[in-house]
Amino acid sequence: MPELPEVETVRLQLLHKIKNKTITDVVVLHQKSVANNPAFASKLKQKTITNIDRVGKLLIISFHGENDLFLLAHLKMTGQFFFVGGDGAVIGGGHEVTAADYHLPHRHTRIVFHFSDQSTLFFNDMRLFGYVKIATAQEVAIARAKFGSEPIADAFDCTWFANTLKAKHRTIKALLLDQSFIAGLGNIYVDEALWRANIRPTRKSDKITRQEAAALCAAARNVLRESIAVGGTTFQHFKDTGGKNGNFTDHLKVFGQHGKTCTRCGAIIKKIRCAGRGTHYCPSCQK
DNA sequence: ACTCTTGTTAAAAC
DNA sequence: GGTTTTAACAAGAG
Repeated sequence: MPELPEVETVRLQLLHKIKNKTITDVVVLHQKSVANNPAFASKLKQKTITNIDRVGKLLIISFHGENDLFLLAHLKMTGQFFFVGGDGAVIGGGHEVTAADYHLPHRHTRIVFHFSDQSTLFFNDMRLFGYVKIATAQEVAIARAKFGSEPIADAFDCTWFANTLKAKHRTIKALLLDQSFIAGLGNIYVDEALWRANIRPTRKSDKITRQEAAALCAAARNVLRESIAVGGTTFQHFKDTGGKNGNFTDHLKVFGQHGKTCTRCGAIIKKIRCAGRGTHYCPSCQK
């Protein structure tokens, strides 16, 4: 389940691997993955990638000399970008692992981008919810406007955050999952942030004290930053652009830990359904 | 055969 | 209108 740290991991790797590269050919293996745009491939040929930006879990790719042509890419639940260098190596520099070892393209490969230096970028997506679609500048602006601010931003306003919690009447978990409120948290990091802040996911947001809100604000920021620093979390499907797992999985305190003991108080971690999602928390130290 | 998994959107219900 | 619930999407794991 790619959330902000996983998408940021992919963004940083793609910047390193495909920035300034020119697309020579695009093969679309599944039309739905490109929003059923029959002109997808032809519009991208001979375009050079200049930047890869991110807002929330959405990637925004821009091109040299093009001010009205962008790509919006969303991994949703099972989307992956996989890069193979011009020498056929996954890691590059004559590494012994090659594309053949990963059997690419495989049955879940939906789009293949070929670059002028013979390198290749694969977009794999088992469940077909993800997409890579062409967008105009206006469409990019509309997409950006749908996201709230990100907890990892230096300018994130914790006072505004606390005030908004007081003004809403939803469970804190539902609110934290709402991308138009704050961007980037998904099921894993919401549970982790709430554990860090000692807050139960089912609490109504207006009942959360200002002190708790401040702790939650810091917890959300810290858990995202710590995960980015180690390449994100692989729980089920996430792989980075070289096919590797994220390393934050070992740091999870509650997500997927039901039945195990809480590392803070020793109680047994519970799993319930909250905001329509599997939700993990410690019934003893989360109030 | 059946349930469960999730990011996002949309629709229906309160 | 705000909010909650449910369905939909899709494919696989158990």
